[in-house]
Amino acid sequence: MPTPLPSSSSTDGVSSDVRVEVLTAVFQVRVVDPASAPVLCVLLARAEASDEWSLPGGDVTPDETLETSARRLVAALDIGTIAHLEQLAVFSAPDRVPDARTIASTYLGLIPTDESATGTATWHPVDDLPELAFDHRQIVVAARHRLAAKLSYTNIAFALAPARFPMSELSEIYCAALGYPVDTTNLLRILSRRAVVVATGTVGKTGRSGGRPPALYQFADSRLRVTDEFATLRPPM
Amino acid sequence: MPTPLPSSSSTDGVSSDVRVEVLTAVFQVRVVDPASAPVLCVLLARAEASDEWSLPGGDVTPDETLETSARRLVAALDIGTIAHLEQLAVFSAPDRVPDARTIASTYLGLIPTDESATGTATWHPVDDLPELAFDHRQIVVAARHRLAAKLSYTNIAFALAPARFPMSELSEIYCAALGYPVDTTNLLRILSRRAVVVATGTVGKTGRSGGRPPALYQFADSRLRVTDEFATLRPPM
DNA sequence: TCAAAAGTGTTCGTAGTACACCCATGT
DNA sequence: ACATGGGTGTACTACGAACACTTTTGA
Repeated sequence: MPTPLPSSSSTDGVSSDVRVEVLTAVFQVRVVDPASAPVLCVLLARAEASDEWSLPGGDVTPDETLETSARRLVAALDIGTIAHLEQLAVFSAPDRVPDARTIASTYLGLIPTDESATGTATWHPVDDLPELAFDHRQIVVAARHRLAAKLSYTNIAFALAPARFPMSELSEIYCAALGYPVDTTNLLRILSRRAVVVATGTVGKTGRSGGRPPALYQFADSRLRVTDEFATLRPPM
Repeated sequence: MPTPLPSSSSTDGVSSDVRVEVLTAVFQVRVVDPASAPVLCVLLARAEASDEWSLPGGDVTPDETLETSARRLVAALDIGTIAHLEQLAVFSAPDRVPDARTIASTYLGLIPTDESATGTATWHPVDDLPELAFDHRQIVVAARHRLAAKLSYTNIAFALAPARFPMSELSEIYCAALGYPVDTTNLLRILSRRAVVVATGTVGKTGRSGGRPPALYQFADSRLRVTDEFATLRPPM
């Protein structure tokens, strides 16, 4: 067996004729039916000359990071500011795209509810997706899981919520993203203890059918922070 | 602005002349100094004609997944069976490798303590690393963090521990991987409650200087399982 | 004054930490 | 028997879930 070389040999026999694409699952909590609660939606574009939907994405340019590339490609769709973007996973099955060997580096992107620009692409409720191209459905599923998981131990919801909000609204956002009801009361306690949200001191307008006007809150940070690092096995003292 | 195309356009202007490499941070808990506790080590290879160390890795072949590639490249080093391998992250800074644009898809690999084959590469304690090539140190750091995090909410330690072990030994493994002491008593309780480890019914030999012979345990699964899914915001009922 | 929505407080269960104490073995 | 390590039991604490009750508004 020849000496197993580390990676630094820059030009060995197997030159990479692979294509690297960037795909982003962009989520936003949106009011689809005004009569019912808002739902988690994902941004989809229609592939050219095809009736299938696919995730927004494209190729990397030589001078940019994959993340920069993802931002650029989503920004081109004119759907507002991405408040949070993170790597999801790489999908590399040899036959995932029939034409040519294509490796997809995927991202999870989040857009706050108060960003309302709707550009080229359209929003689809994640629980009612159309046929998706290639393995894109699988990518959306992975992104949902990642989002749900991080909601419980990070402040990631800052990227879904508007700048200021009553707790009931935040509760609806959590509910939409998690897929099950969330107790508003306890949510406030948990997020307060962790200093994830803080009161602004202002109050909002009372709703359509009366009721006490809600206190408005805001997220303490606008960058991802792990708020519950050690579920167990904490370091001593 | 031209129509923002989704990814499926297989041959547009920006063809990818990027190289895709796979790099794996392989960890094993090893006894370096027989007089003291075992430590977490990472597998490093010496780059050809260089005095720098680098992570094992290489190029993808057209017919394999990135993960398959990672397994193949590590297997070539003859250091035993990888009990767990997972995606870590993609490193894509344009200048991370000076020569040519190289995107690194990185993996975290774990090898149990009872695998003792030492092939071409050598083990280095993670707290005492030599100079590493390119951004490889950063990759090792990311891998350590991932391992430490997953130790607290998954059964990932199955891939570090031998087939059967006394709890004191498992405790040392956790300690080495986490970097701080772990109470053996409580570790057993936690892992038992979560059904991560189970008693084998057998007992081991007593140590060098007397003492009660320890009960031997084993991991219930040999695949990654999330054991503490909802730290908080559990679904109702 | 009544309904609706927001906010407060209380109880309960459970999981994890710390630590004292008991058990089994070799010398 | 005694030192050495392994194992069991027992507070104590903290966090989160569930839910009742109070407060503030509009109609």
